Amino acid sequence: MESISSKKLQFRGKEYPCCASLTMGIIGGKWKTVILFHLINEKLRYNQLRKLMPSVTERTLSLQLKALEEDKLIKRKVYTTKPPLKVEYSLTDFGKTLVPLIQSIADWGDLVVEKYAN
Amino acid sequence: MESISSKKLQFRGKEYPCCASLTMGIIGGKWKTVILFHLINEKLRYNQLRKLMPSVTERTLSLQLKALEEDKLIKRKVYTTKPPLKVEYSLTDFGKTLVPLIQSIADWGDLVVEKYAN
DNA sequence: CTGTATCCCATACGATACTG
DNA sequence: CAGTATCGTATGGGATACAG
Repeated sequence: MESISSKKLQFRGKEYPCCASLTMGIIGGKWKTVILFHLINEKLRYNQLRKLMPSVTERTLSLQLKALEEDKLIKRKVYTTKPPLKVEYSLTDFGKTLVPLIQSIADWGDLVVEKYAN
Repeated sequence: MESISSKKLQFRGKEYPCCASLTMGIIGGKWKTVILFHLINEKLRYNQLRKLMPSVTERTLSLQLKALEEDKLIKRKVYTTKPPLKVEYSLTDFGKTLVPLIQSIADWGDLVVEKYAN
């Protein structure tokens, strides 16, 4: 019998006090869920993402993509055939396990806008 | 016909570029989902929350509770009958609309620990 | 018991210029 | 096209002491 839920959880070297905080540690922050949301249904190139997220800076987008890639949620494929560099980002199988959650996050946001917005 | 999803969303005075970022703006950060998670099934007092979250500081817990209260996700009830001050936090009806989402967030964290942890 | 007040720091994020 | 480099700022959050 476990007394209380004080077990520390670990993932990729980081410790979390709770399963909920582990998830937030991975998809938290201002942009990660937005990126994942846009990648649910299609692979996207760097500039396509920028157009879908006009308010993110190049630097931040780059950093967030790298972080998501490090956590194996997305994969980065480079097409080096011809000079105009082409890179496609898409969800990994692991990242796809997040799809229902990302969808729920987006849906709740929509709900709030519809029913509770000022 | 909407060209692209570039409509700005608003909630409580803040603007968000995407429904997913709106949700994250409200429940994001290191502790909010953890607090909400613990409040799913029971009202809890300040010190009970502290014991469930040993690694949060008093200041931070206080600030996050206040933020959640401002966003009307939780309510704070004070029992002033006798000197030992007693305060209970619980989900509002609006906060309860988040329960499935919080549960999904926690579940995905659990999944990761079970199947993908190092 | 339930918090506030101060102080401080790390990190996330933005702006802008520049590169392979 | 797909990023880096550099610099600056804002905010989230920790440590500790104290207050109603």
